[in-house]
Amino acid sequence: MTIDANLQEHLEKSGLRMTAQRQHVFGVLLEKRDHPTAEEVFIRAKKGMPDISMATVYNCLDALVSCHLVRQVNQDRTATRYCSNMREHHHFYCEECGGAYDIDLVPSAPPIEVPLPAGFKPTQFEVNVRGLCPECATKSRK
Amino acid sequence: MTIDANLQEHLEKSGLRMTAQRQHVFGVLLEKRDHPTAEEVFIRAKKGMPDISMATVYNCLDALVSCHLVRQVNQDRTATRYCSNMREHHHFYCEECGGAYDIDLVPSAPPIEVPLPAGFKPTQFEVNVRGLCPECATKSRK
DNA sequence: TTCTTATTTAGAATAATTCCAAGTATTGAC
DNA sequence: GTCAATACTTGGAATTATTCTAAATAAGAA
Repeated sequence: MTIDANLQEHLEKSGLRMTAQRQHVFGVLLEKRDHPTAEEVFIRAKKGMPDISMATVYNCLDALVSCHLVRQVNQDRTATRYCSNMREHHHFYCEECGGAYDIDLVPSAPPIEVPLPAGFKPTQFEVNVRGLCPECATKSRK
Repeated sequence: MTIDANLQEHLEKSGLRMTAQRQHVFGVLLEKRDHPTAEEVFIRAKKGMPDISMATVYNCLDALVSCHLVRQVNQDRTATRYCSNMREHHHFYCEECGGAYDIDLVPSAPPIEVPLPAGFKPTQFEVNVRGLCPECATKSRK
């Protein structure tokens, strides 16, 4: 299935329309999967679509998030970033440089299990790890 | 050990001073452990300390976070909230009402393990679960 | 004490996000 | 296809959360 057909399908399931802007923003996210902020997405999106507005970027990001093609990634008191890697994975945040890294699941590792009190209906698990990324770990050792 | 002695010890370890404002803000957080925003902490703190300023609340929260007595809790594109429960626990976010709940660890459950690529030095793990809280789950079933 | 440095304060400034109202595009019914 | 209904986009203003600033105050060391 093409990316666009996949996008259309997901949008429709959530009662949303396929638009040129949403296609474009999704394309921008897929092209460089480095957790850009809305601002960064806006800058990149303007290259191929100079008239797109910030409000539309937010709208598109919201649409993509609500149809589960994109995840929001939050760091303490910084702008929300957007992650188009929907394979199940975790995030690593570097406390030194602020970078966010995808941590792929290792198939052999035991699955994450979180026993919840009665009544809670989970839909999504997310694991965040904080610490030093390889670069900053090397630097700080000196 | 008293709460204040504990606070002082933690502050000192991070090279921070013990002040009346920090004591008070910490007290506010301990009193009602419901993940207040900085704004809410400010409102509560003013009751016992009418002259405290918003800037000081942020400063105190930062101090408490950096000496590991308080955790920041992030929800997508909402104000950061503050959690004074430092027992190891997870968070549950209700997608419907936006509420945040502490999920205590169940001793019998297997520990969370996240294999990291070489070089990453983790200091902290955090597990977030999204879904419906008991109340909203009941409502939405109707 | 007295000195040094950290902290507090009010308010201004900035950054991120949302809102608004008008125009435009898309969809479904005919 | 045409038309109506509705969803989407746009620029800019408005709002919200957070940070910055410079002066006053408080804490800890000598």
